[in-house]
Amino acid sequence: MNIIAEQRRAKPRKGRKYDQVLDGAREVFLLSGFEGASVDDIARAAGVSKATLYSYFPDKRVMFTEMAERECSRQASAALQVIDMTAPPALVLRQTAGRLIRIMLSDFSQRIFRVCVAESDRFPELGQAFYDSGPALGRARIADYLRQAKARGEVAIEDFELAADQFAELCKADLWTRAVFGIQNRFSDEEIDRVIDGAVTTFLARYGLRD
Amino acid sequence: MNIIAEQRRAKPRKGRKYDQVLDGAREVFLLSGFEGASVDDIARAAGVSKATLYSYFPDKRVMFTEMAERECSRQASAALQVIDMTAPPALVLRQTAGRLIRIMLSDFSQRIFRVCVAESDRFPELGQAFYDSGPALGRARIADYLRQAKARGEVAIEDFELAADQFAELCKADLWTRAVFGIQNRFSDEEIDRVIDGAVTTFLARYGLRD
DNA sequence: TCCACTTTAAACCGATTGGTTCAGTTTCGA
DNA sequence: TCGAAACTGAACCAATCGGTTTAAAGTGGA
Repeated sequence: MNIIAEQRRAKPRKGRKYDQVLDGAREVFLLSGFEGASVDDIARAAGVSKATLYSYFPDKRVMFTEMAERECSRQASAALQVIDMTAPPALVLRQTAGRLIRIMLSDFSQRIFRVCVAESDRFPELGQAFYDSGPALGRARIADYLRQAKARGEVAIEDFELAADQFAELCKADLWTRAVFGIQNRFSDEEIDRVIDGAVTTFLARYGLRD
Repeated sequence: MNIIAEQRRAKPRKGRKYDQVLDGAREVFLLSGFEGASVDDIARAAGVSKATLYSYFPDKRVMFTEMAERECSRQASAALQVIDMTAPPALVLRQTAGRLIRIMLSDFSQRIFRVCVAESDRFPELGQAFYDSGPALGRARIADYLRQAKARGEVAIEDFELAADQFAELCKADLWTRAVFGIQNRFSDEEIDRVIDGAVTTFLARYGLRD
């Protein structure tokens, strides 16, 4: 009974091809942007007729926003990897830097970033959604850890939000810029390790305890 | 004679309204992106007939690239503000951070960044052009200063390029992200000073000499 | 098996697009 | 002042766009 009710509530969202359509929309929108994507292309990519597509969505705009919001919340839950709140900073920071960089440089993140940035004045809510589900969420998580680390006397920080932002920025150092402009999209472990080492060392030079 | 010859060489680029057209193109392209901009809009914004416009440019694409390249080199020469190579790091870094942040947050930089990012796979050369005239140029200049500062024994740095990138990233800390997503576009002096202080302090904690 | 519902392909719509053409006006150097 | 070159405005083109319609073909639960 619960199960049945749940299923009924889970996809009363009209027909069965709803997700299928959104998948096609994601493919085309992330590849070509909002204006660049044609509805016919989306229908083709989704393996669905245009009529079906328009039975789910009133127009192209809400199709786009719905897809973007889904991808943002996906991104959020993908970044939901837990930080070991009890481990020492040197270890946690290194681990977090690696994850952060891998996410930042991923094809998916790059594409959704581009679309959000490009379309953020045509769709004002979009920039906010991406910011909340990406940078803001990451910062909150890192700041949380830093607070606990300070409580244990492992770091000396006053402005936790700033510190968290600084760490995230340090992780980008050139890698992200090169990727986002399409200058480079494959990075060796050495290149990445160089940035991770630099980020962790610099961060701890400022906030770590003198030994 | 020299003058005449120079003028003839300076704008043999067909008619007199060349720059006028590029100005209009910039206005519309930076506002609406490549696909979003219509050639009629550009002609209207430039105060020029569509026929004239197409006498200068074979099509919309080269119009876009030509405009983008001009704006990139403009950006480069705008950032050409000199660093006082002899001043102490604490002062130079603070000054540079202020300039960097002001440039990064300017409406113009934001717009051209958005366009370059959005269009960087439709126009592969574009990402490179922006990167060269912006981030790469800034890094080179900062790295140059850091090298001289090290020669004077004022800093302890091994990887100058990484250090320069780190400094630039530290200056972004949240401000830039919020701006680029349209979440905030006006920043108080206090908000900016907080980031500048943080960037300089963190950078010098790592690379400054222990006193 | 039947029936209500969903999906389909394709034709179709008006609007807009990038781009062309052309007859007429403006501009400007010599 | 004259004439070539630059510029104009508007009409025009084929193509594509977002979106609608329709008649027929699946689909699945009772």
